Amino acid sequence: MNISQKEVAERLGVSRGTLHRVLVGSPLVNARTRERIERELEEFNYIPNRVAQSLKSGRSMTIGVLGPARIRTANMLKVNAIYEEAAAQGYSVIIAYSDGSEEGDEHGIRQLLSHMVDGIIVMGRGLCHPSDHFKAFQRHGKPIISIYPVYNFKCDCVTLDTAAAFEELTTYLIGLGHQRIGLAIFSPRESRFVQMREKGYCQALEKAKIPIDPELIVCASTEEVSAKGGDYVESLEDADADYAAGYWATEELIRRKCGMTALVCASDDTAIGALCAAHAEGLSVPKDLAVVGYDDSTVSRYTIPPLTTIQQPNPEMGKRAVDILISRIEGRLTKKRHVKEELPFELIVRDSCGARLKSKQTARKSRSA
Amino acid sequence: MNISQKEVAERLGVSRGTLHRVLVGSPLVNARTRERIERELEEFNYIPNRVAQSLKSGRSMTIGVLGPARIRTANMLKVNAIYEEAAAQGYSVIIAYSDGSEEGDEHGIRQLLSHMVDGIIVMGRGLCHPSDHFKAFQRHGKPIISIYPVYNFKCDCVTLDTAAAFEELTTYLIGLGHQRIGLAIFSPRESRFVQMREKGYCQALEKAKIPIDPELIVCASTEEVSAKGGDYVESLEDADADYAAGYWATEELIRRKCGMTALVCASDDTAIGALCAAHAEGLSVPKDLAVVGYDDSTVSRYTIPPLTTIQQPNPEMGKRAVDILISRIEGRLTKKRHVKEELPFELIVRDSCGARLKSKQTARKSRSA
DNA sequence: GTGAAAGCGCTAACAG
DNA sequence: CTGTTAGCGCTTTCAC
Repeated sequence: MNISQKEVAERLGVSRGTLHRVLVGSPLVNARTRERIERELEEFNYIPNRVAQSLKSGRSMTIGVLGPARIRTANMLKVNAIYEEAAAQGYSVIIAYSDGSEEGDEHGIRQLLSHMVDGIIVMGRGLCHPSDHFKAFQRHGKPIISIYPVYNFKCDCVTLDTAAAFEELTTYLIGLGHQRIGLAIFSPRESRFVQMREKGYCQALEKAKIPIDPELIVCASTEEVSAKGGDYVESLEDADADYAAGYWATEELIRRKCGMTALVCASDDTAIGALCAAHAEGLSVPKDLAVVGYDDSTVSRYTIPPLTTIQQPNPEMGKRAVDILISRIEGRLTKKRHVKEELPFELIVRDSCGARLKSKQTARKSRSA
Repeated sequence: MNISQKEVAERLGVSRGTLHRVLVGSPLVNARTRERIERELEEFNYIPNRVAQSLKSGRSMTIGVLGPARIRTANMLKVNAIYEEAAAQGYSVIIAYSDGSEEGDEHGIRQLLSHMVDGIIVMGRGLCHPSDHFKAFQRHGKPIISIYPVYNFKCDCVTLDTAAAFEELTTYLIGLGHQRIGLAIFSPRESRFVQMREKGYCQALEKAKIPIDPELIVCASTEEVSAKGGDYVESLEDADADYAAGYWATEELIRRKCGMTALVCASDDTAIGALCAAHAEGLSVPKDLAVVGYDDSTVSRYTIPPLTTIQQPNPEMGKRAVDILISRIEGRLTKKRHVKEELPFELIVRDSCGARLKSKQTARKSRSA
């Protein structure tokens, strides 16, 4: 074990109280004593034991990330930002995954509670169907913040307006002259994440007075994709799901021969699957088919062709979530009403719609409450 | 705060000792008392406080991941597996990042020590230039395991034989008739990770009696890639580095006009950059240029064309690292000699070399010590 | 200014 | 079989 405060105090010939005051920078200590202690302290390489601190203070300076069973670049970018911001503010991060099921959530939250985390950031879809365990956590007086929109649960929230983003993507395609625009999404369709995408897509069409044709919408389900198999869809592990779904949905849309000239994909990863399928079906992107994605995926500028997409400020989202959470933890944010912060997104135009502009065409949307 | 053992005991009208014995399943308790306690316990939703347990026992049932400043899919797959296996064995995971610098390592290790972690998994390049902080950690009697090969530091280690993998990739290309094979790697060239790649590449050439031509090797440095700029290399953030380096290196190799017909890339992400560059330079893959990658990147089967690559068993690596680490922690692994476990890799043949085989051609290599 | 001591929640050793 | 108690390392109150 590490050397303890007590032992250091003994070796230094001072009381634990005095040593402690030096360590926390209290002014109530003789200047000469302080100086001597600070000088000699170096030798010991003393590391304060946070576990004991936590037990004493009831606060662990630790935040929990309950999150993402699904492995995606966007999540990774958020987790990294969460760690960095937490570290900058003196907090540690402990992770717990949940598949979003009742049991998964319960297990994750119990684990985090047992570590006395001061608050948690929910990254997954958990809060879509919030179990009582989240409420129980809040009843302990500890804050929860979600990085996705939350509808039937009260907590702080950092999101972006997915529907608006998909409306913008679709409107962009309409502006390029497309009328038969496909939508490749994947199950579960009841998920808000999927519904927001479909909603934005439909809104854009409605505003442009283009009829919504169900033939142009494919929602790939895990079962269908698995059953389909095929060259690229070898497995539908979590990590593959987006790609495989995009591949399968696009293949299906092309085979329907419904005159589709453009395709809105649920994510960049989905779009990558779409590009692959289009290629396999002998379609050239963007000549025969315009494709847009959605995310801040780093690959998206190295696909063939590079993807037009919406940039999600993933690191910003992680950072803001930590900021707000810690504000709550430290009582700096006392207002009763929960924070709903919507971050801006940006349309990044690259080559996948055949309309490469030299300067980025940007559109910002920001709202806070 | 959570309800404590003490409070539960009081409300149940038993002593803390008895309650504790029930909780840990000790036989030294009256059957009827036990039954009553177990029944009534449900009501309280009691969650044992690990913080207090840790303080008492000197063990926190927590493992630290000191890891990867560089955001890559492969790392994410490992972290996920680490979490899952740790959870399965009753351990929690706390993360700390380090950029691999002396200060970064020190900060990360101190943070983990302050949380009394029972051991750490090093994922980054930290142990390439091991700072004393790692040794100090070991001196506390706590084990370290690395997921990358470690050369000048003694600890357990789960790796795969990168040099052998690159030799195999190169040999595969030679077998297809290629003689002018390029190598796209990136700085720092002194890094073992890079050296192993170059070594494997050279070994294959030597065995085939093909001269090694420095013209065919490009090691992209951050400075060069940044200076170059260009359409795709907008920034060289960590997340982009592999792609950008691959793009830049390939562009450079093509412009050298040295008769290159095949290209070995440092990673799948590098290969994606290479595919993009080849496309931009008007080369068709695999007709004009065969490309191979290295990793277990999920995208690699959705690139155009799908990549021939080496599959790293990332989840396996994470899982084994946890297994070995916990064995050490729990004293089940007492042998003095450090474990060097080499996991098997597999050549996955897809379309990027023009030699698609219907059945996977596999090559396994495994060694343990 | 400094030291002594109580107690956070838990476990384990010991006394009854 | 059950209850009591000391102490893990720290912070904080209170007494000197």
